[in-house]
Amino acid sequence: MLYQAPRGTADLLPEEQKYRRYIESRAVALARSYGYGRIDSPVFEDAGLFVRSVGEGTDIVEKEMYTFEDRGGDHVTLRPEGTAPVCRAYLEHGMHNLPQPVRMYYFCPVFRYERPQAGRFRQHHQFGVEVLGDANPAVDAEVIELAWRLMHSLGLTDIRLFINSIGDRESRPQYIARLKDYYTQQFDSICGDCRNRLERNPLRLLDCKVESCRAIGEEAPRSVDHLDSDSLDHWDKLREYLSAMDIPYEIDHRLVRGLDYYTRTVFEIQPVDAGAQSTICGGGRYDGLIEQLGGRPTPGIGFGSGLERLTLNIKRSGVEVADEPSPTYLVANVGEAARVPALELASRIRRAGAGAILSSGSRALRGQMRQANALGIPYVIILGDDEISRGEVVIRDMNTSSQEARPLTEFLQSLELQGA
RNA sequence: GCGAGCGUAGCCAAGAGGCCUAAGGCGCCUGUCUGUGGCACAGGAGAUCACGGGUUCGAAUCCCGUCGCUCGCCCCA
Repeated sequence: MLYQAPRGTADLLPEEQKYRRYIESRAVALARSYGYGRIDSPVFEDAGLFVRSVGEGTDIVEKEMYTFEDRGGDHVTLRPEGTAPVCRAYLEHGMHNLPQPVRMYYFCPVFRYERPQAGRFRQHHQFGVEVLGDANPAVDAEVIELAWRLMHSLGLTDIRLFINSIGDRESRPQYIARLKDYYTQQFDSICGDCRNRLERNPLRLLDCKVESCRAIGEEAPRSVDHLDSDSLDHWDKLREYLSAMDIPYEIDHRLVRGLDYYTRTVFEIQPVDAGAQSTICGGGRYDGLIEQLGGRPTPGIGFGSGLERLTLNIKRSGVEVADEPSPTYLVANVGEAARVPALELASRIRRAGAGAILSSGSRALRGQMRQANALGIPYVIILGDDEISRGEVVIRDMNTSSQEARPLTEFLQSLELQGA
């Protein structure tokens, strides 16, 4: 084979499209019902946008971005996440002049240079939402509710919601200092990775998977115990609101997430039978991000959800997803004289708004029928010498195996009536 | 970036140094059925055995490298 799809990428073949459409249609319906408008941003952006927002020390920026110099010498990056471009667009288009908050959703491809694995790709696709311009915890609750209901709408009910609060920019440094103190005391007991994390990314110490470190993490200072009064109030209200909406949440003190811009609320949704790449939805609040990108202080919150992982879980949990509908008609034709009339007929059916496949007349009628059957087409129109000379078509109902001859003009009229 | 396993037609696969000009099944095409699908039967097409190198008289089979996939770690959707 001369060429293959690049590592970590995949073709989404016609027979797989039904899952994508299923997810998209439900996500769109839900987002619209909450008043979200769709936004599409470019696949690549100025590299600096992501360095500033996601954070210099994060894995994403440090080793996973597709960054290159274009022919004009600009440094551009293939979008590694969905939030920063939406914030950039908010600023660029003066959306602070719109009624606040601004609610947006998106579908987009996302690129990260990672080692591929089940549920992890170098190009994947996300559905996401962002709410900009409202710091009220009711918005946090709304966004989490939307995520929660999306999963249920997709038939994913065996799932768990984890939440945490990692404080804001004022309270976090103090908390991190406490954390570092604690782990420094435990330095001899923690794994090598954690010793690195202690300097580079202390919050990540908490969700080390090594058994001995887990125990240490359980006893570690908790971010929710170090919130200032505003953040604490925010956290308390969020939990109150989630309870009021009957959304079952679990507090996970080790949930920190790997992007620097998060403040206060962070959350993830995972299937109960969690494998390695288990998170199907993750997000949080990012109240400092817009300001960091040069705007006025503007709060924001959102989440991203990976379509490939959603599809994986939909298949695994046995949710029935309907096949995409076949065209209603297949125009079978026999003999040279029928070629042009068949082509015309197929064309007129389509112009009347129905679906039609023009069968290759080079096959025997038997073969054409077989094709119609294999494609799941409900009606076959048969056009041969006899029909042409009589000005008729034979319409065969593939489900009942009955067929009748009708005048061509009558058939076309009935089609156009249905179309109108 | 680290560790492990795997790679035979579109798909699933037998095959463990010569009997491989590579079995079988699904799918595809054709015929039995001279203009009628789903079933059955018969036939056909489709594979430089992932790619490159090496060992050997001889390699799909053994060794090395590359690429890709899978699983775990890291991280994330």
